[in-house]
Amino acid sequence: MRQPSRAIRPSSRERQAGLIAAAASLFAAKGFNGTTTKEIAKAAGVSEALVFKYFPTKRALYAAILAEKVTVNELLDAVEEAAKKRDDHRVFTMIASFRIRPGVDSTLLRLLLFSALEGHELSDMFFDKHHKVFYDHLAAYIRTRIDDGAFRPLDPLLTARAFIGMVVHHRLLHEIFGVPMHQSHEDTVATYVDLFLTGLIKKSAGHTTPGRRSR
Amino acid sequence: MRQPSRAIRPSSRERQAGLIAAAASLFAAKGFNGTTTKEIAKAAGVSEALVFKYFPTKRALYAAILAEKVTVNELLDAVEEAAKKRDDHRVFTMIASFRIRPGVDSTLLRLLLFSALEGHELSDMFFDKHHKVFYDHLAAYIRTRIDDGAFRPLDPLLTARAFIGMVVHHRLLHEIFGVPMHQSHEDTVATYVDLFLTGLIKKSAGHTTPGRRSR
DNA sequence: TTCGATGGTGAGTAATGACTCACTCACTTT
DNA sequence: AAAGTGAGTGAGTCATTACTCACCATCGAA
Repeated sequence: MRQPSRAIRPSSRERQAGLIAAAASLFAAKGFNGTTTKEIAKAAGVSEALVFKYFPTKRALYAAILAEKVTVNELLDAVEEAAKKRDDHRVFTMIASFRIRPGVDSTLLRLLLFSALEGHELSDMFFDKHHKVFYDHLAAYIRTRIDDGAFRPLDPLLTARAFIGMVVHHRLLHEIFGVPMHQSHEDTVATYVDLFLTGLIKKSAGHTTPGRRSR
Repeated sequence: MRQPSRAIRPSSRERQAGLIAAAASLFAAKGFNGTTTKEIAKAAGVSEALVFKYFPTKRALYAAILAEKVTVNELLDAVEEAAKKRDDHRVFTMIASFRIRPGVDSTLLRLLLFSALEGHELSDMFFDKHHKVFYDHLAAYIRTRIDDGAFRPLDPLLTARAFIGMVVHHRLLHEIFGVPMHQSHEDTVATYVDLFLTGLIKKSAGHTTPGRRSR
């Protein structure tokens, strides 16, 4: 009764993906409780009833979203590469850039926060896949650099978290709280890495920063 | 009909405060949309109707909470003190300790996040009073220390945010995501301050850290 | 042509949500 | 004693919500 037979009918998989996409952006924007199934259906361009054909409950749909959004590993290989060469600046820069890169769905961060705040059961898994990996990897690297004698002997996990913290906080500020950034992403990352590796205090006399930091 | 006349009746003000307290903890736990007025009434030990005698709408109650929770300044004077003496460690430690101190209502952080995520109108004000003050103050201090020639010439605001970021992220991790801390608050703060001021990289030979850091 | 599978819907339903209202206490004030 | 007043409530109202169900449409195979 809608359109006689204009558009081809999407397959089951496509519909499912469409629903997940629509729901994800709504949940990210307004939270689980703030989003109605009617809205989701409308955003996906189907009837509300169909939503329940694909997902038995609203929560199941939410769970499907969280379960789907788990893909990171492309980065970790690249980091491993730099890690082998003991290129500290590169390792830190890559991780920071990845976490900060502007293209990436800000919905992911919102979804993560909402799921944690609202205490969703899958929140932990979501957190593990999206954050824990980062600081676990970084902590491992820091540990080996301490063993190398290149880094000061601080708690590696705490140190890794501190670095990730700077970066994540930066995203939080401007994606959740709407604080404007007054520098480019690259400059921001460069400053963070520099700061973290060499500290704030000026060393006695002369130059300001050792080598690098050209860009 | 409840109790003949056992308990004395609280005054208007007390009731209001009680409702705000009850609602604050519920909103912090489950968000605005996740909390019902019935629950709030029950938590405050009154009928649902009374809630609406004191606050015309649920949102008004929410606004009252956010508007009430704005008190920080006790700290800033103390910081000013240390700032005059150019005691870097102390300035940073005080700010970090304040942000991290365990006693402080974890509801505040949750409330802040919820209000930002859910896009409440008062969220900005809440953010300004609870976070912006910190990094504005810290940025000002950093700027003067750069002018003193004691700190490297990095962007003060970015630098301040980086430091606050480490600390806030730490709270986030264990208050929102339930990550266990494996060190005391004091040690954590000490590590962060040390890290931030002197950096991660070990300076050529000999000792690990210049002076301080005894505790 | 029939048939069954697949993809889809309009019109519900029961529960719950925020919010209202007519009313009652208990305690002054006159 | 009469009247008033502020604190409080039980029992709604009405919209909305998650979810259901009986039914339609299209299509490839038998």
